[in-house]
Amino acid sequence: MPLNQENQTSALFNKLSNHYGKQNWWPATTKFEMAIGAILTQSTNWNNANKALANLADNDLLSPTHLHQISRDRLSQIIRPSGYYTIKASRIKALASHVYSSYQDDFESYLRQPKEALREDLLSIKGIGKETADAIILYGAEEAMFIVDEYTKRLFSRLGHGPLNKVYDEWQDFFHSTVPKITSVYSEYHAIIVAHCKALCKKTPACHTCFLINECKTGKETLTSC
DNA sequence: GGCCAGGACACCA
DNA sequence: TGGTGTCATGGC
Repeated sequence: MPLNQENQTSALFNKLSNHYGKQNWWPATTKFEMAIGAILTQSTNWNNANKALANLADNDLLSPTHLHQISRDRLSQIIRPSGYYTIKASRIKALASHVYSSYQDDFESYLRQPKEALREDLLSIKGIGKETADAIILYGAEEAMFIVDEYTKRLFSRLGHGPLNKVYDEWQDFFHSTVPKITSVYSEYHAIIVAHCKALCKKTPACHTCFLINECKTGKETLTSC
């Protein structure tokens, strides 16, 4: 008997989860660091973003106050390893100044808004798009908000699931209606999709364009083998 | 030396 | 609404 969409997405999650194990995202010591990391990793390898985060920590800059006060030029040099450093410096300062203006350094209070209001507020900040806002809500505010990235759309499209278009909100609605709204499940699901795609890409470049679970002909570490 | 990475935005048709 | 160019470093 064929599985319905809800069961298919759950089945895929279980399959990936069993294969890759618990991911425990997001790697950060504070929620504010998590949010800054979300900007630094935009279209960037996490390793590079992490170097920029380390530089920020070394300069005691991981607080809204300090990032609000530092000049954009100085900040851009500190986060240089992350790439796109001038535009990211503007985005980080925009977030820090926005939070600082109402909450000073109490970022956790800022995150305690109702999640829909928080999302709308985050999206009003220049440089924070839907994916970054949802990452902050899921991993920072710890509210069940599914993150839709390019990997997710490509993987599910290739498997014949999800909307036929690339509209973010439609994809998010698809996951919200097929995956139980549990923060820990959404957290792991997103992390595991990334882990899966990175693992396939690393071992088998050919899989970079297919991302198929059962059609990875050249990779040794496919889900069909486990 | 080329390709890619845990996006967002401005601009144009 | 959808497609394209731009922003840039570091690892493989």
